[in-house]
Amino acid sequence: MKTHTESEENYIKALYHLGGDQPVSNGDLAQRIGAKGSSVTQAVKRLGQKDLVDVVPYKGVQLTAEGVRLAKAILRKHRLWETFLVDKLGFGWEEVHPLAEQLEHIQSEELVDRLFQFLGSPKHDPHGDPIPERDGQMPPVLGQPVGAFVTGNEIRIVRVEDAGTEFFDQLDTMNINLGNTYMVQATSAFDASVQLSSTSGSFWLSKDMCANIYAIRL
Amino acid sequence: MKTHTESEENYIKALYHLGGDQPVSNGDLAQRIGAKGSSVTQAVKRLGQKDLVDVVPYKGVQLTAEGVRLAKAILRKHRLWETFLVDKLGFGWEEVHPLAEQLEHIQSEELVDRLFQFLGSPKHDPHGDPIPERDGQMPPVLGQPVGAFVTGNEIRIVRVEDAGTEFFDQLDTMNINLGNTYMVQATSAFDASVQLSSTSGSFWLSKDMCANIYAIRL
DNA sequence: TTTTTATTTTAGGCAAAGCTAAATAATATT
DNA sequence: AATATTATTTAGCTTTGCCTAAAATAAAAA
Ligand SMILES: [Mn+2]
Ligand SMILES: [Mn+2]
Ligand SMILES: [Mn+2]
Ligand SMILES: [Mn+2]
Repeated sequence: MKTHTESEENYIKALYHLGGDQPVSNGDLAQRIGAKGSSVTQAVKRLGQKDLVDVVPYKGVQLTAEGVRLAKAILRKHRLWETFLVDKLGFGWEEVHPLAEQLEHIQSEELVDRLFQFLGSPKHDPHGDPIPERDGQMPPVLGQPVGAFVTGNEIRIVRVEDAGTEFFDQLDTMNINLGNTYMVQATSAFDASVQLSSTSGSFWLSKDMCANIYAIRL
Repeated sequence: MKTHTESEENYIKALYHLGGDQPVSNGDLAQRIGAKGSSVTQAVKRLGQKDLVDVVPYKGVQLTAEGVRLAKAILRKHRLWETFLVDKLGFGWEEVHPLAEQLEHIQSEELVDRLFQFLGSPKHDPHGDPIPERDGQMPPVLGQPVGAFVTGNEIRIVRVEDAGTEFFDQLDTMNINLGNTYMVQATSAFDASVQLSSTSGSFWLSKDMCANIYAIRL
């Protein structure tokens, strides 16, 4: 359980996000990290020497088992901290991600365990994303896009994609939150928008909004 | 309010610890940081270019007003996090310092403010050290060493020095905690130890223990 | 199957932050 | 006042992590 730099951990996380345990191209990784390809070539070479990834030049980079383990551990911390920030400190769900990017690099197994307990052993973070367990197991990824339901379905919002500030602003102004339940009133054959209704009235959700909001059928 | 590296912040903190706003020698700083003098010479040169310190070669390094401001901000974070770890997560007061060393570098004014509120606007950390206010004001440094009291005084423990693991272990085995109250039963003219009594009995505190435990008279 | 284009790697630089060894300045001792 | 000792700085080297420009490789188009 040696210790890694913040940069290393960010590469591991990016690789997991992009490909899980599958190979990822230099270009995709560079884009995600926000660095030039040449920097990425060097970085993954370093990770390779630590056996966190397998590198095949010109072909791609792939997390090793140990790399995947580490990625999940970081993701666990990220999502636990997001949960803390929202549930305990009252941050809005749209503002916690950058903070969690910092907090996810704090090194202490004990801290993670205690935080987990303090938060009531949560399975999902404030956006509905699954929080990896201590042993690396992943709780289910909940829900289907709102566009996947049909008229008459009763649904509950269980997850939202991190689709940027404007998306979260839109959720806010439309008063849409995790846990809200709606009835699917209609679906537009023209623009793939969906009409939802609740006790407080009804409204239309654009195709783009639908694609980033996930729900389960009740 | 630009952003600083972890190393820079550690130098600032060390300078504040060693000299406050007074000059500090290269050697002392090197010792505190745990680096060689030559590394320190370079580091403070960098800090000087950012106007966080004034450097007089061969003479010493001194925090600027901005440097002091930053030092206090970091100390505030350090002590708030320690309070969080003990009060909310149930860590022992002897184990939180290294964790706070990491957490103190998280950058977010908002997080600090919310944490402060969440903790009930504390004035002192779990060791009784004052937590700098938002504006840099310092709450009082509480108490006098236990050796300073005389027979018959009723006292309350309000602060302990960070004197290492063994010291904290000793406090634990003797069941001494912040807030405990005692009567000074006797003071030894031979070895400067002090006899304290409470409802649960009486015991002798060595000179070295006394020097690191601070109390107020009731 | 060439040729062109896009992707990736190499080569060479730079800044931060550490190190060792050598030079220099400041103190202390005779 | 001259010398020896200690403290500090300089010089030169290392690793991490980023960059640009050029070379090499792979993929796509002709
Ligand atoms: Mn996030
Ligand atoms: Mn990160
Ligand atoms: Mn501390
Ligand atoms: Mn620190």
